[in-house]
Amino acid sequence: MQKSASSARSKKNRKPAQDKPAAGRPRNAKATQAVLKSAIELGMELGFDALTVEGVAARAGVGKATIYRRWPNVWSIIADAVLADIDEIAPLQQGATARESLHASMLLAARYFRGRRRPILRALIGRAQMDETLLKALIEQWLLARRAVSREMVRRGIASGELRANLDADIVLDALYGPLYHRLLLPYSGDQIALSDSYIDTLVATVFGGLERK
Amino acid sequence: MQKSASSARSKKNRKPAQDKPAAGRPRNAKATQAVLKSAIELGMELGFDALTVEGVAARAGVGKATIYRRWPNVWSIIADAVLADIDEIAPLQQGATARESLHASMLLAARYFRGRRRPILRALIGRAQMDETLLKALIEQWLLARRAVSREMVRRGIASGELRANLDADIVLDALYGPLYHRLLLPYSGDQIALSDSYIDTLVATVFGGLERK
Amino acid sequence: MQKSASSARSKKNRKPAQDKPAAGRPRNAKATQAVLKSAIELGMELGFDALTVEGVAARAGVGKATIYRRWPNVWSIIADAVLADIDEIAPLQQGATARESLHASMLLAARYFRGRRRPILRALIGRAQMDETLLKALIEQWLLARRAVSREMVRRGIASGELRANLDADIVLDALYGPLYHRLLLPYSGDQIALSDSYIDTLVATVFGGLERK
Amino acid sequence: MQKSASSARSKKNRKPAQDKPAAGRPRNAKATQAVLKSAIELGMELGFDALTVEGVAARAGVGKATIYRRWPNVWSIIADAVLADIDEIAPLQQGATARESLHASMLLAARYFRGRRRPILRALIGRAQMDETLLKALIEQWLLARRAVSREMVRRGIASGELRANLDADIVLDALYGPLYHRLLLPYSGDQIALSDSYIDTLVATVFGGLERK
DNA sequence: GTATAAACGAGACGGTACGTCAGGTCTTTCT
DNA sequence: AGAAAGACCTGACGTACCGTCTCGTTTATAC
Repeated sequence: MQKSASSARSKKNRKPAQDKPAAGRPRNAKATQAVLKSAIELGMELGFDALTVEGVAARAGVGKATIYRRWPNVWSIIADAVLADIDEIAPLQQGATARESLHASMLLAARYFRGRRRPILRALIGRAQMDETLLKALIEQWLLARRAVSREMVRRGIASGELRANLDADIVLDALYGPLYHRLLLPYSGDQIALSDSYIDTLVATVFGGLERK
Repeated sequence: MQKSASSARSKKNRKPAQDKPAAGRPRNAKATQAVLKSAIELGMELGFDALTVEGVAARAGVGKATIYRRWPNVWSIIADAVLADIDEIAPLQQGATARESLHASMLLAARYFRGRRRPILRALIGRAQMDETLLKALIEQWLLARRAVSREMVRRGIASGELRANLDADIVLDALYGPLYHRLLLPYSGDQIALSDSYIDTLVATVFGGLERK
Repeated sequence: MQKSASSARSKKNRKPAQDKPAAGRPRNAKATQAVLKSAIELGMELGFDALTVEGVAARAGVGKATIYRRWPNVWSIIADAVLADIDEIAPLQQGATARESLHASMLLAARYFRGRRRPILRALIGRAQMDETLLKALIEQWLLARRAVSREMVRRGIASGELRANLDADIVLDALYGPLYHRLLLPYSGDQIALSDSYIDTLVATVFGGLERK
Repeated sequence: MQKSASSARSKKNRKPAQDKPAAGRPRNAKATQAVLKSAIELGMELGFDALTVEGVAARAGVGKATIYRRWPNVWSIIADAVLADIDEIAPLQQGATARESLHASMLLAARYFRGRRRPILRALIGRAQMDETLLKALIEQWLLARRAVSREMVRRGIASGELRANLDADIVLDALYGPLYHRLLLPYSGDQIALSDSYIDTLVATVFGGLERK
């Protein structure tokens, strides 16, 4: 992680300006990592609603001020921890056709959505509903970063004649990814079947093929 | 509202048993209504993350115990308040065809999603990501209640030959409604255009028509 | 108990006026007794600082209003319960001389002070330090009632020539009984020896014998 | 006050160990003093039964936690406040004879008992009847501290031949001080005459002079 | 090599809200 | 009309965290 993942963090940070190494004792990278790790662990263990700055500080063996020096609240810690390895988690795939690219990318996303980190992502999106700063960070650093690439897939599919010409790329992506978020956040049919590989297969086939009888 | 909307509430409630009027002073319906109203108002004014039992009690002119006697926490108040008038908000529409029924229903849902109550619904779904009881209530009383009817629309469309025979009703509905929840919770393109009537129109046309060139 | 022991109670009580049997359902004497008993029991079991109207009502199987109809607060229940059998507990004794009378009476008082009801009496006098009404009841119904008789003992001792002529009866009684209350309320030397019969014997001998060498 | 007056307090206190300055921000002595002062003031104004931690905190301009960090309950604040200046209030006097020493000491004690702080002392002894910890603190830090010195006065009186040889010092002191506590806690004859200087004079004369005719 | 500067762990600070309990009152139904 | 039941509003309890603020100490650059 080169730059801060959460924009919320930036205000607290000193400006490194022109590589000037800044006077005084430098921040302890070990402490930073310990906080990120502890926050995720505590959230997973106790539930993210039970997450407190005090608890994270204690688990990380760090003073509260050390946390507040870096982040304005617990949720920006979580945001940082998650969005740090943003590219490694569910990376977008490029295939021969738009359908193949999107299908492969969606399979990876679904695996992430039903995997170990599922509670973190749910909590983060959930919390973002009451936290504009967090919402902004999620949209910009997670969603729009992926959209930029995905939209290109759709556009290439249109250009190549694979897809219908009058499609709105965002609506296409909404139709494909919307169901994933829907099932992530409102898992109405029991978690086991939801977001399985075959669910994605059927979903892609359905959306690409349309609903009406030909 | 005949019965309690939130299942979270049920534990607290005395059982009315067999129409036996229960000993002691009956609960004050006025107080109940004042709390529901105050909770929604305070949430809208201060933000739902700033909602406190104490604040709601004060605004409603009610003791805290009166609230705790009915609900286990603030969120179940909100859940009750919202899910009470569940049928009035965005009621499902029946048209001549499945497409017309779903289209009309989605337009109403989208209007609700972008309307005055939008912050309430967002907060409720958001909070549900860290509150299993609330999630269960939302799924059962909101989502599945609607799904039962919507699935029937799809099935009738299949039976009448309007829709393709091998469709999974839930996947169809995910493809249609998923985008709405997606845009509600992760409004990536500015709120103004999102969930507009024309967005729904295009979405319905896209999903019903499929993506691939015929 | 014919008459109300605690004056605190009198305000709440209906006036029987002229033996008129009062309209409506008569008060349940069983309930009254159950409350008195329960209050004492609960005080002894949990400590008198943990005594609550609610607890007493529950233990007595009685509604709170039934208690408030009779007493203004928990302490007046205790006062009533204790002062009811005031004459039976540590009754004053009449002997041949003032010394014998007082000695015998003090022995009984000391036994009461170190007996089973010791915590009740301590709590009552303790509470009276912050409750003027209770203090007044204790002084009038307990202390002054005894003083009237005790003073007469001293006076007879003076009249008979047994005691010095210039004594103030109250000061004599203070010198005799003061130590008992002192040890009851500030038991500084461990409870075992304090207020024993031999303590009383020595105390009486000391005070009566005078301190200075003849 | 070098050491904590109330033993109740000791558990909460961090051990200063061997002059080790203890990690973290040190406790604010100003806050401590403000609390002690406010507690006494509020008790005097509203009555000590109306004393609450919340009220004291508010008056002292202090958070509740700041109080609970130092004392376990309101009464230990009062105990600390009173027992702090224990030696200044009613100090024991040394005279030429035992009688003079005790007489002078009792006059000071009586003045204290009927003075401005009278309600505090009454409340404290009263509360101690239902609070073992407080009782222990009062006995050890107030009563026994004084007794140690007073007993020596009596012993010297016996050694010098001023007093009879077979006297029990504690019983002598009970006979002298018992009446003071009796009148403090059960002021049966109106507060005006009680504990006046002339009451003490007569009391001392009576007890010292003996009661029976020579 | 000695300032100066900032970060560090610790923990106290003034607050807010929690969820509970009890106070004393009021409102039911039943006796 | 009294009684048991239990809801009502009020207000305090003791706890947990908030975000800020000293402490004394450590670890850097700058003089």
